[in-house]
Amino acid sequence: MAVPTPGRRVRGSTTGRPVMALLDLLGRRWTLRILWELRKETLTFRQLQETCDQLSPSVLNKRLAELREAQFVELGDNGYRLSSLGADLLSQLLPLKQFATRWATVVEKAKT
Amino acid sequence: MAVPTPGRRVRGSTTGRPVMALLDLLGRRWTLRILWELRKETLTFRQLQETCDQLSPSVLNKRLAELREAQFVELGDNGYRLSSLGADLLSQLLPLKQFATRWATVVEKAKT
DNA sequence: GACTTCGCTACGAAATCAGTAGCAGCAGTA
DNA sequence: TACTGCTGCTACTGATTTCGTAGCGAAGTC
Repeated sequence: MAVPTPGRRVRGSTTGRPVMALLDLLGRRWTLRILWELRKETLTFRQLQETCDQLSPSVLNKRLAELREAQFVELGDNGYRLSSLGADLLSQLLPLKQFATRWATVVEKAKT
Repeated sequence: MAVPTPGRRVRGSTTGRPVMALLDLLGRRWTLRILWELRKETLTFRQLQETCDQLSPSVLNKRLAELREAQFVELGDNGYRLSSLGADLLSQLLPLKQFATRWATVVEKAKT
């Protein structure tokens, strides 16, 4: 499966609208998680594996290749880190943590 | 695979931290897209299929079941719609559209 | 040489997704 | 009654993706 890129035909959209490409890319397993784990610090390949619950290296490598092609992540001397573009994206996603805790209370409440 | 729920053990996290459950749920194929398509209007099952590029009914049904269990989506008389919680989540994701266009320009620029 | 750590690859098994066909329920219409 | 058309949804098969494990080549350290 090709890496979603704005302007290219994308899974789930024949228009290549950038937001569809983005949703496709972010909707692949582990992608959001990998970006999330890189939000604070540079991590090596193996450190990323650990923080992502021993994710298979094959999948991790695939996701990292996609994220690098999308220019969200880059490989430096000390490991993988967010690019400035990736950091921008993450800053948009950070509020999800707050939302998630709110979600937790709502779901917990509904259980009883 | 169990539906990610805050507090429950989740794929990729043994802690059940809400944000990990959320990233797991949103990282499943078509989940983000489905939420996105529901951002403005109520859509029937078949309308959702169409807008999601003829997504298989089996997968769509699975995703909808997960989103309903997570209380992000509900089924009314006129079709599927976001719950208030789901609308909150979407409001956090809407800026992604703007980011995506910015992303498109950066990637386009890098190509040349 | 021996040891460690690095990013990464190969490969078979398991899980997920895709694609098509079709069912049961209900509303309207003759 | 019976037909038409819509609804949400299920069953089944084959393609794709992910998982899990083992291990490679390069680089650094002793």
